Amino acid sequence: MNNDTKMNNFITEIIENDIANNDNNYKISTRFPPEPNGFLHIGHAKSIFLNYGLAKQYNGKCNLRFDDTNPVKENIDYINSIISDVKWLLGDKNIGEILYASDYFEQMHCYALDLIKKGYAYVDDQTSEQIKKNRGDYNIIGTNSPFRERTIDENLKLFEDMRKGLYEDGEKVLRAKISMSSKNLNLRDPIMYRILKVNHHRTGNKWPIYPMYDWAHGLEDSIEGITHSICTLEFEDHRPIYDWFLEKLDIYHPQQIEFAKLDMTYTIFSKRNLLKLVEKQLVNGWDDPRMPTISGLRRRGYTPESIKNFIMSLGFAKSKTVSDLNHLEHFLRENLNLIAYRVMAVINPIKLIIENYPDDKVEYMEVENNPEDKTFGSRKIAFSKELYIEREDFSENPPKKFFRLAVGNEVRLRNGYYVVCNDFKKDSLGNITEVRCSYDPETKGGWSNDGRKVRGTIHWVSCKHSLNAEVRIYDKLFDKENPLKTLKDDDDFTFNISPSSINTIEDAKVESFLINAEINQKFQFLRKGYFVLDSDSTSKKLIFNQSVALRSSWNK
RNA sequence: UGGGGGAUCGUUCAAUGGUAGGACACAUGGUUUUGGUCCAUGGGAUCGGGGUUCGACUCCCUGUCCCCCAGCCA
Repeated sequence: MNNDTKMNNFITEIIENDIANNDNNYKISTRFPPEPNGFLHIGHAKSIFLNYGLAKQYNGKCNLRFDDTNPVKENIDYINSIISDVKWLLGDKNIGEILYASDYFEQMHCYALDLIKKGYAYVDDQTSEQIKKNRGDYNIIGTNSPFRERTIDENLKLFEDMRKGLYEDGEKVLRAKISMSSKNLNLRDPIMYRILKVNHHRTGNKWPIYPMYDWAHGLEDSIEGITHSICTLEFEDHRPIYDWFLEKLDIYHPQQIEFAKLDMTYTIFSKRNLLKLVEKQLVNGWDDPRMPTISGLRRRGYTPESIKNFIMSLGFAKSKTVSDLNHLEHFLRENLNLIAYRVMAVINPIKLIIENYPDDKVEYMEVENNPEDKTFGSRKIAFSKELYIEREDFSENPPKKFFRLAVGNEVRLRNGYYVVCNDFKKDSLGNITEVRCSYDPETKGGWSNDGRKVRGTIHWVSCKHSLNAEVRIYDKLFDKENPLKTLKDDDDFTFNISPSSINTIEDAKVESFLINAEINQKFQFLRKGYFVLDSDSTSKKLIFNQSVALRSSWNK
């Protein structure tokens, strides 16, 4: 990864303070704690680069910890995808220890026993409806559960019976005894354990009870010796619980710090909704190149560097923000500009015939692979009488400042020759089928020393020497800046999917050099955009995804 | 009508009582064998009202707006 610029934000301020107020052995420790219930998206990348970045900046460590406390929604496939995504973003060696909350279930259970013994937790027999009702709301304080004053011995016995599997789902819960009249609803005797007789992807059938997030998270942090437990803003209301458990247990107490998560225009981030897109097959899986998932972005042609640079440019703060999609695309272009081979590809071809070029002649023109970096070297490309050019590079009635081909206009065929357009042909429907030109033999390579001014330069491929390719052009998945806004019910957002979010062109023509392209290799199709060879490609069929179009100051 | 947070160029992040600055976006010009890249220039903001101060984005008072919270999800 490229040079790391130092972060400077409200969190680094806290950390630097802590370092200053501790002894020389003090090392910070952070963690990235995903729940394995879906694929990672670019919002998670913000958390990843923050937590791992902080650890690196202050010489501490960062763990990847799976918060796998709800087996109903979690599975091993998600774990594997998350590990591979984090590795891709950070590099294999930089992901730290891989840990699982489920490894601490025994320890957590001991802590629960301890809390019961201290009189701070009780087993509640109320139904979930009763618990909900008795919790009250913003304006009405809660009422105590009739089971709140059970004796410690009774609670111990009941809780052990819960653990033994003597009760069915929903029959009992273990709750913390905090206060049913707290203004913070989270503190109204939060549930610590619920009965869930389901198989866990790591602990199997060992546990019929599973800890709730609020109970588990602080314990996980404490057990791992996390110094700074960074989470998103919606957990601010939960910090008092986090602190309460750790204080009552009297164990190592990390500090929770909240920051604003990433939000972006024209897309959605909630895993629930992303899952819906996948399940309804509105996209082609979690790694559909239109998805904001890490795997989707990877397939789209994004690089880890571009994502990191984007995230870092945003910074970290507490104010809720929505980032602009083209901010992300800027960093992709910036990175790809440096690393992508320039090649010629005609996405929407029409024939160009050079009338005065010998019928069977073929010349091999020298072409630079990347003008930004001479070490990329050069290659040869075949030039002949019949070429394909981009349909939009010819105009029957050229608008003002149209520098491309039109009858009487001279343009440069890049790395080829100067050509003047003589004529064109149309079919019965009025579509242009063929453009006819003459070339100037003195302009080989696309240059003449006579000072002639040629404003337009267009790309081309030789008909005989080009390859067919499928090209997938993507646009925003949704055509609304905020696809979830002003919806009446939860399902409606899928109606906002943009019909033009994918446009597949079956018969693009690309230069033969691309026969050796590798899956995931990045290219710039000259004058068009950045493209990546898709994993659907076979030796018989090349398939390219457009990662992002080139910027253009030419607006028709 | 409770509790918890947040308001700075169009967007995002700085400035921690001392010239409101950067990046993206936008506009204009230059370079260019990509209408790309690169370079230069420009417009553009402290939520409102009071107060403290030589001096306020920053401190105080007051008002307004936005976000989150009533899962046996995380």
